[in-house]
Amino acid sequence: MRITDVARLAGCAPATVSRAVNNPDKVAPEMRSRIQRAMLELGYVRNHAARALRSQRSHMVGVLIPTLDYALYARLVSAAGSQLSVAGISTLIATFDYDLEAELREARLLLERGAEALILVGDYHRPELYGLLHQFNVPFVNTYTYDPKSIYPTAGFDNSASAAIIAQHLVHLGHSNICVISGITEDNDRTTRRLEGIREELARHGIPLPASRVIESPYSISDGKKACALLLSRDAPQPTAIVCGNDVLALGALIECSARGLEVPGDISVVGFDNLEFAMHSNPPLTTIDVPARDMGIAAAEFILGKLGGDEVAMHNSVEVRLILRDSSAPPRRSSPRRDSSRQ
Amino acid sequence: MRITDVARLAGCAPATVSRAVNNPDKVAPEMRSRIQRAMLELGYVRNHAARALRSQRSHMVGVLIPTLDYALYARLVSAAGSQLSVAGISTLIATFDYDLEAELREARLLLERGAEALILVGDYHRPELYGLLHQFNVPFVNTYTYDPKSIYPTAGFDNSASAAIIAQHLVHLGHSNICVISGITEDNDRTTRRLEGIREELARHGIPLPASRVIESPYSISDGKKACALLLSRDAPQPTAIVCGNDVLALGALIECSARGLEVPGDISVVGFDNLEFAMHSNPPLTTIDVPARDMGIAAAEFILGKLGGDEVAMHNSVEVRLILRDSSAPPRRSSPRRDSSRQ
DNA sequence: CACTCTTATGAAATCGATTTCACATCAAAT
DNA sequence: ATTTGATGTGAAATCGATTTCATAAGAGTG
Repeated sequence: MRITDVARLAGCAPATVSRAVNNPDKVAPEMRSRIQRAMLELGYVRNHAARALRSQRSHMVGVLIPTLDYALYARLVSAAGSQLSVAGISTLIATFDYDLEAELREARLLLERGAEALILVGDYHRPELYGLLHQFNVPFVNTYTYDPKSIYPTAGFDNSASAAIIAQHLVHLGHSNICVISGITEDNDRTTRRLEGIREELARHGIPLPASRVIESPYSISDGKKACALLLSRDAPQPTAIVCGNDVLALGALIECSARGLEVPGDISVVGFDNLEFAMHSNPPLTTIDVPARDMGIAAAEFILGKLGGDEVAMHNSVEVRLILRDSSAPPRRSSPRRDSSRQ
Repeated sequence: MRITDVARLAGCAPATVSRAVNNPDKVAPEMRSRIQRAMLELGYVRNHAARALRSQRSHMVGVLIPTLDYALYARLVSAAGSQLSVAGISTLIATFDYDLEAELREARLLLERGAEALILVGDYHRPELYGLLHQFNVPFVNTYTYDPKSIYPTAGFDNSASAAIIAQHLVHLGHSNICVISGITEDNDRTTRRLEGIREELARHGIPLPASRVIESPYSISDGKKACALLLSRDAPQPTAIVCGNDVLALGALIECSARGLEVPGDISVVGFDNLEFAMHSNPPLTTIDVPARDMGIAAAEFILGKLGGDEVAMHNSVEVRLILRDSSAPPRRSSPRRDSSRQ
């Protein structure tokens, strides 16, 4: 079932069928409907490979994410995909499980498959990846980060500043004995910057954050529990607040606290990051930072579409993160010393 | 950077380069390494469109799921994708938001893009979709369902039987005053069959399930709460057990019960379906059915790979679902009447 | 040693839609 | 009435890798 079959049935040249499909207004209405009828009758479906080969446009965009098992990444992908799809662009998804070497390999495959653009997560990538992108002259955007000073386009938010907001919230409540459960920071700019943002904000208020107060943990409720348990069994005054790198870890911490008979926020405050669905339903509801993953996906898609369309588009797009105040954070029970110099 | 450039540099014909890439053992070792060097030096990346056009193999498989926003679908996709990727096959993902017309449209696009096979969810599809699949002679598999009697391949589990298991569990505990919070059943064989399974199992024990005892609800914690509230404020004896179509709804129900001062499982039992991560951490931990989404993804991928490889493969593959007993289910507080005939 | 068979390679055809260029027609403008 | 321009269509070249077919060289056999 080729285009020539349609042309024969419609009594015209293949070129005209092609035009009828891709530039309908370049074809006389009568001929157009004749062609449409022929296509319908034959059940014609165009061959994308041939189209891509000749026109040098694949109409496919690659999305390269660490994992689909993380709700916000899935949501970002989903939003970007819908947005691209209305422009007739399909989405090729590849995951690399936080392994930057794998990311590079997958990127190469995506480009080989003809991805016209790439949507990435974060700005930590192998230099070779940036090289490839340059060599292929393929537009791309780093999502989940926003940095107007970066030479690479970004669509997201400032992880450091956002984490600082929630740290500041705790400091303003009067906390100074603060611990952190961070996501794994290796090869991950999001977790790295969040931790930095917390550290800097605390430092700004004269509160040091030695390594002994930070635990890096994989991403699961159980791991959050474990990390929290570790923190609470340190040989040091019990923290009055725990900052978690994401809501899943925070939920784990909440559960661990409750298991130990600690009241949140009475005995200890716990805050998260992401504002996942359960955050408003946890016990107590979680103070957190809302991350609009859907908006990021849309922003990324719009940027890519603009670039592909040859439009003038802003290099950097930010989405709004908001501090969501709920009941898991409160002032420390009794005015604790402004500084905790029991260590270091 | 075309194959002819590589050929020129390596001092051979394009055909030989092609062979070196696709059938290395058909090329003399010395020539092979010469070609490899040339490819590296030029940074050659093969053009997939040309390859697909000539060889009539796209090395792409389409995955058509309702949404990525549902953890188990995302996991299924992810597992299938990894499995396919080791066979050099890329994954094209399309979502249709539970709209079967949209599913049909997306399927057409996927086929146009050259998908060599399709992984679907459930067995409710537009007849035209089955027609397309037949017309294109494209292998496919219905996941999330298992039905050895189906003429279409399946990879999953029997939703009806699985739901019956958990209903039976409640009956065996002594419940007879049972209500159901189901997912939306329209156009959805999974939710439909689960509800059927529950209804049949109850009927087997002489317990009717009139419409007044069933609420269909969208998929969110808040919706689960609302549905539960509705059920509990019915003008009828309060149910001693609520069967939920999935864990998210069950979590909502748990929260609503607790908000109303009802003790679970003392006053009322609540059971879910899916065994999502939080199920073991909820308060109380949730009795549910474990759904091995990853296994389904792998099974689907293996089936497709087998089909594409021309192997003889089993039409139907089942994955094991298990009843996970936790603390959200228990015998009703006081022996309630074996039958509740207050209505219908 | 002649002959068959295998192996390595090259030349050229091919996949199917798009696109360039040319041409014909007809309307509008001078 | 002639020219200009716009519009609709067709013929043929093209995108880049694969694959078929042919051929040459070398290995094995009687």
